[in-house]
Amino acid sequence: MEDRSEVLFPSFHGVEEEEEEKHKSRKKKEREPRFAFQTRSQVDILDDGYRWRKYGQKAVKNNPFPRSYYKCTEKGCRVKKQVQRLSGDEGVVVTTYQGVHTHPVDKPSDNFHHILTQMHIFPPI
DNA sequence: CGCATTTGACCCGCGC
DNA sequence: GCGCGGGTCAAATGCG
Repeated sequence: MEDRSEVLFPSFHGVEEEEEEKHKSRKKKEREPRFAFQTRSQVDILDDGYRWRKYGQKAVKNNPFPRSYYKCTEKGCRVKKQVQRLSGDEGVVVTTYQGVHTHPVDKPSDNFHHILTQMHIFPPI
């Protein structure tokens, strides 16, 4: 983990979706890029340097553990984060980021111990 | 006093 | 058309 900040927050530019552009015409809800990675952690709350406000928690089927929904508390930043454990492996936490950060990190993060897998989920536009 | 967390309700899309 | 699964909101509460 030399440069985790680059790994966790790649330069996702070009997908600037309008917020209140929900007219009935063209451009129907642009899909924000999603980025997911799995980590070995004992806590769901991984401090990546950003501020997250939990706005929901739902139990997913086929998973004994609930999924938590977080949103970035930054102004104008509508980045969402989704955290869930793997069924059968409570030691593995899957974190899914949705959207792009428009603000730099304000706090150095060191909680990313072991990143197992990373995957880019391209928006099915 | 301000803000983050919590929990249930509500809403939406999809499949049957 | 209804039911299920998933996602978000919103009011209340607790804590710093």
